[in-house]
Amino acid sequence: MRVPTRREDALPALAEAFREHGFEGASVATLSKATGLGKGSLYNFFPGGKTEMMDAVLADIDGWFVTAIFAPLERAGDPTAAIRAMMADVTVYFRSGGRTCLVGSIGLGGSGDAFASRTRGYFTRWISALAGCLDAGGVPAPLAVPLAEEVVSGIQGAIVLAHALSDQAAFVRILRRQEAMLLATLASHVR
Amino acid sequence: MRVPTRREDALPALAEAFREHGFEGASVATLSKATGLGKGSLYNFFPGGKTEMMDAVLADIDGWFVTAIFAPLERAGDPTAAIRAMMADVTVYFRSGGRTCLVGSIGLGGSGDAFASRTRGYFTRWISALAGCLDAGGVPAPLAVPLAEEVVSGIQGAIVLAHALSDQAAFVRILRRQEAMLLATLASHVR
DNA sequence: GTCTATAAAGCGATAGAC
DNA sequence: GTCTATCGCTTTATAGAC
Repeated sequence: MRVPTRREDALPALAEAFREHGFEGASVATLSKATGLGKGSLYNFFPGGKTEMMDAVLADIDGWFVTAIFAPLERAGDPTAAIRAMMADVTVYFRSGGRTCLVGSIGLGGSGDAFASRTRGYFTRWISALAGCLDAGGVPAPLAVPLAEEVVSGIQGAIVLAHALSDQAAFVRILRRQEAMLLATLASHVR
Repeated sequence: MRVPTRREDALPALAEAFREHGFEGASVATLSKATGLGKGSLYNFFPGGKTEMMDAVLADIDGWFVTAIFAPLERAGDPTAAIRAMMADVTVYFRSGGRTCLVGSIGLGGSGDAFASRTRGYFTRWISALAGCLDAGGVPAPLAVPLAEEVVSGIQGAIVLAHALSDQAAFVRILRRQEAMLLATLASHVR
């Protein structure tokens, strides 16, 4: 969509601008250019200014993850297939590490406190969804939870490293190792 | 030191301010307060302004890691002890995930391009130092390199997760698992 | 609902007194 | 070498024309 006419249509462009410049680094002028909307229109859509824009972007991202990643894990008809799908979808979403995780970087940076509940919800749900999927596959919870925690954390680390080294192959290598470990753990706990 | 009189004495306070507010988010006024130095003194020490301050901070951090982390790994008299020491030192340095990795977050954020060579050097040397240590312990390079890559990446992920969840215990759990995996790999390749 | 013009504040950076 | 005062510019946010 060239020039958004609805608030939600502006979110992807806003997200990319925030990814590229960070929350403090992205000025309203930058966001105006990125969306094609004038400042007045932006403030019409987001009366709360930049903070509301970022909050809406994070909510949008969270919504996407819920439907595309978390819910399938929680259904968990076939845990092995669900984990394979998660890894594949995550690789596409983060463009093999070429794309930053806005939730993770906001959680790291200084502006994180304003969005702390969002980042917290995102990671806790991801970990519990993955742990639940492992549990459904026969992995006992005391093992499944730290394993899920390690993998979700590992994905964030892969993004940091791939971005720092401009090495998307590293991202793919790390996720492959994580996937292999998850599948091996599942295989050793077949009911 | 209450009020720094030498350029290098200002670096720790600058580093903490950059960690807390990010590069764009930390204004010169912020940095002046953080260091106790007036703007004039800051610009006297760092004529290049904020960019030079951040660059000096990153160089200082890199120097600390070289002497405290990388060099011991590269000496590698006792690989097992060296890896234990690395994990212990890293846990202290990052305060169990309560302290952010400035190199990693700068590498993620928008201002990363200006400091790309520093972040790249930091991670490549860490990975090669750790891989060399594993190699010295008998782990063949084709296995040691991706393993080192995974662990260095995993530490970054643990920082992201611990910070997002305000859960330092998660940081410790993840690093313990990484350490156990490294030591197990070493043990299975005793010469 | 969209834009331009503008207000008020804060920014990085500099000049000059001491 | 340190500070305060100040410059010029950009920032967020608003007001008002259309």
